[in-house]
Amino acid sequence: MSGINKVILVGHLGKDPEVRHLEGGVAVASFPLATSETFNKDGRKVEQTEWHNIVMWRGLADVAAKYLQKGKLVYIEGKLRTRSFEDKEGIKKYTTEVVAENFTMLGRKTDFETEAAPRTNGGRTNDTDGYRNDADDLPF
Amino acid sequence: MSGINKVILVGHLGKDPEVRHLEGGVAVASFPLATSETFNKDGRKVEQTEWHNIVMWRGLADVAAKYLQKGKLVYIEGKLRTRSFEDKEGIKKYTTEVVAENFTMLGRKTDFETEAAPRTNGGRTNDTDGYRNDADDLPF
Amino acid sequence: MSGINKVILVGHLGKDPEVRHLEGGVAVASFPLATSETFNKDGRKVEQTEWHNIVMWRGLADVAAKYLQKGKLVYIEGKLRTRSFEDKEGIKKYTTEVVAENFTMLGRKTDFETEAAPRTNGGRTNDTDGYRNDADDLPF
Amino acid sequence: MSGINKVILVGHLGKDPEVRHLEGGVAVASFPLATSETFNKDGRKVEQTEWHNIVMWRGLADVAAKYLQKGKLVYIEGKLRTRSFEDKEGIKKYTTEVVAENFTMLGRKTDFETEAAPRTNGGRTNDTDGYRNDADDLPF
DNA sequence: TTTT
DNA sequence: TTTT
Repeated sequence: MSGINKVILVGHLGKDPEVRHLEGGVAVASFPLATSETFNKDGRKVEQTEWHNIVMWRGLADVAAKYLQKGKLVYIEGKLRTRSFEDKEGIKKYTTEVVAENFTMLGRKTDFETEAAPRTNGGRTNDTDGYRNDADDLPF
Repeated sequence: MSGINKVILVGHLGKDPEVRHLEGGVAVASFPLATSETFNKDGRKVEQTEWHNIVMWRGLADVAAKYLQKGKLVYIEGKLRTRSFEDKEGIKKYTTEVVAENFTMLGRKTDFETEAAPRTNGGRTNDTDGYRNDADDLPF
Repeated sequence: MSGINKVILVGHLGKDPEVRHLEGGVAVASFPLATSETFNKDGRKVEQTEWHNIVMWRGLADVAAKYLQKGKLVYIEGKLRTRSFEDKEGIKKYTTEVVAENFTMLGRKTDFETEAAPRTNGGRTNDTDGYRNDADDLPF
Repeated sequence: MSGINKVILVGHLGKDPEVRHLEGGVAVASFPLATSETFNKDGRKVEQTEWHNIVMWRGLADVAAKYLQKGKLVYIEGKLRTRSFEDKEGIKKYTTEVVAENFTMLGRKTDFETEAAPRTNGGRTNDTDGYRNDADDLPF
C-alpha cells in the first residue's frame, strides 16, 4: 500500500548549491540546509541546529542553481531517502537526504535578486519540469 | 532565527516498538517504519519502499509500546535529527532518525485493539507529558 | 512575496465524489471529507468531527471519480481557497474549500478495488496534468 | 477513527492581532493572514492572494498579542474549524478558521523587535497552556 | 487587510 | 556550514 513520506523545512543554506550533470544531462543540485530551534534550558537560551542534506533534480536543480545561495532563507518540501555508498576506505555507509519536490524563497525581496537576473518575486518551483500551472484556465 | 523541521509519515511498522529506559527512568521507544511509493516505470508498476528510524520519548514511548505493533498503519509527525555514533569497529557513522512528536493510528478499528486493553479509537498522542522538555535529559 | 498555503487531511469521504464538466471539458470533482478527533472531556471520550469541502480538478478529478467512494479513507494534500457566491435568496456567502493537489488512498487493499478494475495498491495522484501524471495509465 | 486535520501557512499578517477575553479569562487572539502565490499567466506574472482567519487560544494568544504585528511574516501550524453564526440580519452563515497550534516568526531580526521588548530570536510557541509552554518566560 |  |  502507498504511504506518505513528506518533509517540510524552513531554514538557511549553509553553502551555495553544488550542481552536477549526470550522463544524459540530468542536473542534480545539492546543498546543506540548517534549521535552528531555540529553547530554554535552566533559564538560559540554547540554540540547537540541525543540518539537512538537500538534493534537487532536473528543472528544480536549475532553478536552485540560479536563485539559491548560501545564507538564503528557504521553505522546502520533499521526501526522505536513505541510500548507501562506500567511502574512500571501502566502508559501507548510509546517508539520509531530503529530495526536494518544490521550494519557495522566503525573506526580503533583495534576497531573491541576483546580479544577472533581478526578480520580483519568490516563486514556488516544482520538480515537474514545467509549471503545474493549474491557473491558466480556471474559472476563478 | 528559528526554522521549521517537520516530517509527516504514513506507513507500516516493520517491527514491534523496542523500548529502553534510560537512567532516570525516561522511556525511549524505537522502530522502523516503511513508506511505500508506487510508480510506473516503462509501463510496469514498481514499488519503492523507504525505511525510517522512528524514535519516541517519554509518554509517547509508553503509548507506542502499548498500542503500536508490527504491521500497523500509523500517521507520524516529528522532526529530523542526525546523530553520530561509533560502530563496533570504532568507525564513526551517522544515522538520521525521525523523532516523533505525535502519532495517530490509522486503519480498521480492530487494528487498535490489544488483548489487554481494547480501545475504541485511535487517538493522537503528543510528546508533552508535562513539558516539551525533550532536551533536558537527553543523551545527545 | 510568495507564501505557503498547505492543508494535509486524513479522513473519510462523506459521499461519493460529484463530478461536473465545465465548458471546455475541464472536470471538477467535489465531496465532503470528515476528519475526526477524539479527546477526553471529564474522563469521558468525546469525538468531534470536522467536515471539509474537497475540490479536485482535471486529471485528479477523473481519478477521484474512478476510485474514491463514500466511506473510503484518504490522505489529501491541497490548499485553502475561500470564494464567495450568492445563495438562492441572493445573499452573498463565503465558502472555504480545500483544493486538492494530490491524494493517496489509505486502508485495506480491498478498499482500493472496484468491480471493474481490481487494484493492488493505492497510488499517489497529482494535479499536474501532463507531468508527473501517475494518473494516465491507472489502475495504478 | 481518528483523522488528521492539519494546516501549514507562511504569510503576512493583514492586521495586528485582536485579543478578547472570554468569561473565565481565557484569551483569544485573531487576525487575518495573507498567503500569496505568484504564477505565470500568458507570460505575465500574476499574484493571487488568499486570506485566512487565524485564531489563537490561551497562552498562544498572549504571545501573539505580544509579538505579532501587521505585516510580519509568520509560519503557522494549526487545524481547520468551520463554525456557524448568525449575522446582524439573523442569517445563518459559516466561517472557516485556522485554529493555530503553534507559530514561528520568520524574517529579519528587526521584525521580531517591539519597542518595549527587543528580542533576539523568533521562537516556536505552542497552544498547550501549561505544558510545553515556552511562552511563560518570553522573550525566549 | 499583508507582502514582493 | 546557515541564521538570529
